[in-house]
Amino acid sequence: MKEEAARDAWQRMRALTHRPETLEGLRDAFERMGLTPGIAKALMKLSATEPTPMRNLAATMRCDNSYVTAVVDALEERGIARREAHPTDRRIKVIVLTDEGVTLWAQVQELVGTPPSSFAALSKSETAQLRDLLEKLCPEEAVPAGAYR
Amino acid sequence: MKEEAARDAWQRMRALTHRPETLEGLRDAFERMGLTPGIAKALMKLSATEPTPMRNLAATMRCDNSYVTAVVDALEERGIARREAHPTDRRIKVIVLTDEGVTLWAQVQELVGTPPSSFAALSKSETAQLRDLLEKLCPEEAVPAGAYR
DNA sequence: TATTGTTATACTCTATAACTATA
DNA sequence: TATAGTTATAGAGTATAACAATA
Repeated sequence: MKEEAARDAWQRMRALTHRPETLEGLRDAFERMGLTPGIAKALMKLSATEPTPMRNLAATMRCDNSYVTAVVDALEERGIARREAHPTDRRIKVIVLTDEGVTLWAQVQELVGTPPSSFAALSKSETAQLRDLLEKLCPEEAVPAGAYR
Repeated sequence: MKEEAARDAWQRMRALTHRPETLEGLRDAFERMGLTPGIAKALMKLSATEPTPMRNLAATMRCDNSYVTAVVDALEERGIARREAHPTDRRIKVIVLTDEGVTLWAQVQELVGTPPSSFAALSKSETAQLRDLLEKLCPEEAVPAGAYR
């Protein structure tokens, strides 16, 4: 039955992406880069090129504005980003990544984008098949910049 | 290239399982069942039939024993589980689900096992294909009872 | 002496409410 | 009056350290 296959697939997908090893490996890598999980998470939600209004980061992170204040404070202390004035609306502050921030951003994206070693179990054509199926399940526009945690 | 397809597949898989809608839908459902996220998470890690030593729950949840004490206190207050003595080792306390706990456990398993609506985009054979590929990526023994959060 | 669980305590994450500046 | 961000504060979640009972 289709329903049953879908449930099985979904559960394995969840198991794979939620594996403690995966999560802990990520956390350890962040630690080696000098990033706390909170900072790394925020960094993943930012664009490396587009200045992001604080408000937008709050929406993406699904948290309160007041928390974004604390997060951006940490980002600035760490030298990853800085606040800048919005060109037309002086109420708004935008977050801009520093050069170091851009470098770290790329490292983090690389890290979270790397599939677990069990992908070696798939042949080239199986991997392509899997990608095609997942593309149907999750079309391009639906992929957020960083889907961590 | 295989590497590239694997990265793409992995990123979509992560996007799918980490979607805010998915997570929030789950959280809301738990709330309707009168469960806090912490309680629901612990419940998912327990067996509906096997008494679980507190120590084991700590290992599964990857947290400290002292936190398990607090979690099981909450489980007991909510009438979901109770502590019982271990038959042979009197240092150990085991966690046993109550009848209500077993009912809730089944509801939670049903909930987290339900795939998102985008699975409707796959045909019956595509769904079976996906399941087979994921089975290679994540063999049976590797699937934990509850892979939430 | 080592292990299981508990207590007391403290730290991190995140939200709410009140406030300031700007629109 | 409504919106963006900040401050102060409080709550949840989780850890560390010291401890009691048992092995």
